[in-house]
Amino acid sequence: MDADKVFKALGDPTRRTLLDLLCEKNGQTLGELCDHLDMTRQSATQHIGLLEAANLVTTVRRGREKLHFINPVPLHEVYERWVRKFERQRLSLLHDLKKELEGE
Amino acid sequence: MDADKVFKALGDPTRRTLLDLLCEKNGQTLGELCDHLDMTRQSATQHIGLLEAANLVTTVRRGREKLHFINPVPLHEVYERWVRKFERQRLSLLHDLKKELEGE
DNA sequence: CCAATATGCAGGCATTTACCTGCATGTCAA
DNA sequence: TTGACATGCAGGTAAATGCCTGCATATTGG
Repeated sequence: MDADKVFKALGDPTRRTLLDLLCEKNGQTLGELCDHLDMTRQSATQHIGLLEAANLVTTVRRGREKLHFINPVPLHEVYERWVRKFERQRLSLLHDLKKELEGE
Repeated sequence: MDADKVFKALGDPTRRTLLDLLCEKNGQTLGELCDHLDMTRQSATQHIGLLEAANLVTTVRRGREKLHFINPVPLHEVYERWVRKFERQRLSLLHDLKKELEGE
């Protein structure tokens, strides 16, 4: 997994909206997705390109259409690497801060 | 939670490194953190500013020092909102794609 | 007090990003 | 076949980002 690509891809509201749209209805065409976005098709294409580069979305061509599918695997890897790590120490981390605020 | 600030904050390798550094040793000063980064103190300060804005890091002043603490809560909220949602549908999402690749 | 230390603030610059317009290509259906 | 439809590709611009230098402020220890 390229963590940087995944995080950068997630760091834009339009691209997160695209993932939400695909979560509601997987396999949508480019045109369908654009109908829900307030920008030109070309701009949306660029966003999707980043999602593909991050491997968060996979596309399949069907005739003149391009179908889009979510790939949940990178998100899971982000969770394993970034969320669980801090989650595991959640209480102790807050404990450190509390102690400091109390003056040692 | 401001999802956009959190994702934008996570979308930079320097800032993820900072979180890792704080996970190894919570409550470090600005100077300590800078020792591990290949950039000026001023640049690091800007990165930390974004982490604070995203509420991923909390700071406490102690004399002339500034101590930094991780706040794991936003990360957990990211997980709840963005990872679990897709995780829950993981199998069915892949199923959709498989069906499409097989030609319906 | 005063020099060393730790951090804050302002501005400048190069790169990246996000958006656009204009045009090209490929596919379907009558 | 041909017009309508779905998408691809190539720039161009304004704003955001990341990094820097230079200087200001505040705290501590001798």
